[in-house]
Amino acid sequence: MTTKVRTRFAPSPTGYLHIGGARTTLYNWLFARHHGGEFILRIEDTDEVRSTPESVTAILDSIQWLGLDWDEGPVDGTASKGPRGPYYQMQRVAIYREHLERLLKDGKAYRCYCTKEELDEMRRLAQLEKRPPRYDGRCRSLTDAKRRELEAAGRKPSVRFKMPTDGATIVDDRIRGKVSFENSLQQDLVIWKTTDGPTYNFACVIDDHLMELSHVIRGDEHLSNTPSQIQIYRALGWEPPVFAHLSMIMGPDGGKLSKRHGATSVLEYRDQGYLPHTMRNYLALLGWSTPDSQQLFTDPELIAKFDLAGCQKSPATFDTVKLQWMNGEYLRATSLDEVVKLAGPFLEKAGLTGKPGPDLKRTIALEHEKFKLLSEVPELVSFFYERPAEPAPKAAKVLGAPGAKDVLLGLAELLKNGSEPFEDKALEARIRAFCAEKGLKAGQVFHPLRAAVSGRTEGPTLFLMLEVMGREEVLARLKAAAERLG
RNA sequence: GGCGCGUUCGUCUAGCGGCCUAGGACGCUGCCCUCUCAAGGCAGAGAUCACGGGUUCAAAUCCCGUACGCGCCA
Repeated sequence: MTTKVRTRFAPSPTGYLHIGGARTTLYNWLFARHHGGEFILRIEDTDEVRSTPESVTAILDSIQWLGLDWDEGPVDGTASKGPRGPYYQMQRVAIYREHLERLLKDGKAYRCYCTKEELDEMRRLAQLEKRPPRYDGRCRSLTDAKRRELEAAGRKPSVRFKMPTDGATIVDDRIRGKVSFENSLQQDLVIWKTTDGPTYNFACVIDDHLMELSHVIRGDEHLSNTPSQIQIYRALGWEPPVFAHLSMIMGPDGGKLSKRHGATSVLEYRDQGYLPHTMRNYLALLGWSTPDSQQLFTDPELIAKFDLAGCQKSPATFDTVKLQWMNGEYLRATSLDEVVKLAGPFLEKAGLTGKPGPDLKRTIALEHEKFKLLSEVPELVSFFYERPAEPAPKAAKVLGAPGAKDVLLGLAELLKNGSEPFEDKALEARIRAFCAEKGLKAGQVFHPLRAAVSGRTEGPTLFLMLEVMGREEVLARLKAAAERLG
């Protein structure tokens, strides 16, 4: 077995790339990279009503943001690159039709003239008689005369694939093992619609074969369709690829992950300030693991260690809390310069970029160890750039303590001298001396000082914060706070 | 309704017949560090392995049912 590993992700551009799709993309990508193979992207846009160019863009943007590159596939909304293209299904309809004709000619598919009403009736009766509601194959053996008659009556046919009526089709799934389906229980699948186009299951088979995919790694929801697809491969004289069906991703309530549970679109995670690396690592672990339960992976590690054997059969619940923890881990591991750069758009959005005040790099440095999301950054550093109009409730309480006003005035007096260095260590020494001199405990001074200067009870380490803020601003805020106390 | 898949701490999971008095991670609790909040360090609580039958000297691990959840077809 020396066939080259080729995997794909084949989204329908009918919305954003959601978390489940992102994970499928990641697994396909990891598997291809692990084996030194190729990863292909294909756009399944045969649903003309629901497919939109905006969705194509959103999906490509999402995959790019995740840091997953494809070797063949679309380059923009319409064009593709790669030797097995085009990679937009709507541009491949002639290919599908060609194969349809072949099946028809070989007697492996047939035209079905049943109307929607007739099919509904068939289903109703079956249900009434407690039989499985499936197509009964009545058009399988129409005579030419009958066919001409129906067509003369204006009936537009669909085309159905002739499923074998006995035996079983085995799906040898790399994750779930051998799964057997009775052929007699499968129905003759529609492969060509009355509206003159291929159905999903038909186009998919043809593309996966012509694009020379070695492995089809996709969501669990496709497992039930796989026996039909395997039969189509055989009818066309092709060898099916290796299949691997991934378990689904659930919401916290056990239902399918949906908007109700929060963000489902990959781009929303980007906009909340998650790092692509976090998403790769977290999503990798949602349904896959190594025997030692390793949690944090570099990208090369992920590629080196990823395998289908480590994939979970049971569904996994998406856990935002763990995602956030992981993002915090990676944010801390990111250089300050990089974090400042990444926080840029968030600061911009909060209107903090142009404001006078300390260098952003210095203020962000004070909080770098703390935040889990880039979107938290503006809130954490904003008080450096905007004097708090009112202290936060907790801070107000601290400032309201007896003697607080005197402490503030005393500090203002102490820090007034411009010849003393306004620097972390020196400030700490002087203020501690001030405490001793006044017979106050450190906390009685530190807490009001923090509250007066920042308007908050939590924040950066005190003296470094003062240094970064600068003497003038600190004094102004001390005075303002003291005045506010009346 | 039929078919298929699944079921180990709250969550992600390790486990593939004896090493399991079920391991790790997130979260949670407590302690330490400490000028606050985090981060970090340490300790701890937390799973009768869905349930019921088998097989076996021995089962979370194999087999059969049941329940529940999910998917596909309609």
